Amino acid sequence: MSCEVEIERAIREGGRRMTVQRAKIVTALRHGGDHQSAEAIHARVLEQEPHAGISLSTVYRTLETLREMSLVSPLDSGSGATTYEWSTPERPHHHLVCRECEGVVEIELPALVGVRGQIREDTGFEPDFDHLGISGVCAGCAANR
Amino acid sequence: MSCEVEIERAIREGGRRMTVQRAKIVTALRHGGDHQSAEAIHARVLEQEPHAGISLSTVYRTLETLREMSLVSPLDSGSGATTYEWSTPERPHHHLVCRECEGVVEIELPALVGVRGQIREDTGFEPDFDHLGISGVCAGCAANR
DNA sequence: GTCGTTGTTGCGAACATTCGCAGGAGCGAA
DNA sequence: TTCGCTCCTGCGAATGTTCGCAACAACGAC
Repeated sequence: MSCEVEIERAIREGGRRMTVQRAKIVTALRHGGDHQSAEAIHARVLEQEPHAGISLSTVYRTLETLREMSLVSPLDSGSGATTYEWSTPERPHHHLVCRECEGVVEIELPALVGVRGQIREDTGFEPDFDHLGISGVCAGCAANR
Repeated sequence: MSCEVEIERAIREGGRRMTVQRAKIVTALRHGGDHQSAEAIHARVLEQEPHAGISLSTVYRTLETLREMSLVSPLDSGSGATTYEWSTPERPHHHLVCRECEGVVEIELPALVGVRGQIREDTGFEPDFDHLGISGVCAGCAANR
């Protein structure tokens, strides 16, 4: 669990506090696989520790905090709940979310570097291009029309 | 209002029905400027016709219908409500949404054509790149740190 | 260890949006 | 014009998420 120690340090260095709740949420996230909803993370925490009494609000707030520190990236899956996954800066990738079947495909998009450059040059804006969620229609659904 | 007639035709040709509610919502949208929330559109309809009795659900459903036909494009402004604007296929543009100050800047991104090409080639996925909402941090907010 | 500051939590309410259902209205066919 | 099939609407409830507030707890200073 050395990674958990690193996360703890990152949290402290950001002027934030390490709490039992945050530790449990981080553990649940890291052991629960990618693309979990806040609800699922909450359930996972309670499952492992039924008397913990962590509120759903705290899960949302912790996820928001981790996002601010670029430790997790949210993905609006189009239907209902937002899902979360650990950021992998060493392997940047993006998500193609089909608006018909709601399937998700991962893709690497090196061409985005040029787009980022243009945005920076034109406006000074720094886009979040680490994990972009791109909606559209997948090949399968397009064929079914 | 010839445009309203065109919209009516587009709705009919899509196998959909033209209703008084839809007509009023379309009018409110076209005369209310860009980046209006569903709530604002609803208020505008009621304001012009207090006894109309159009429900908020209908506004949401109509906006979704118009989006399916690519007549309006939604923009998640980051804070609270989604806003809507008329699609302008002849002038494709995108939105940079600052996650700190929630300001919105419009930008044209011809470089996205290459990205779209890569996505199509790799996966057959057809991305919605007409009006992309890109979140990040604007120059002003970045300077304030 | 104790204290004080201040970030965090849990709770419940608020908010934006979607959904299910029963009644109503649009539009093509006769 | 009338009929009938569907699509559409209004309502209220449900959903996912955020917010306000008072109590609590983390952590640096002493």
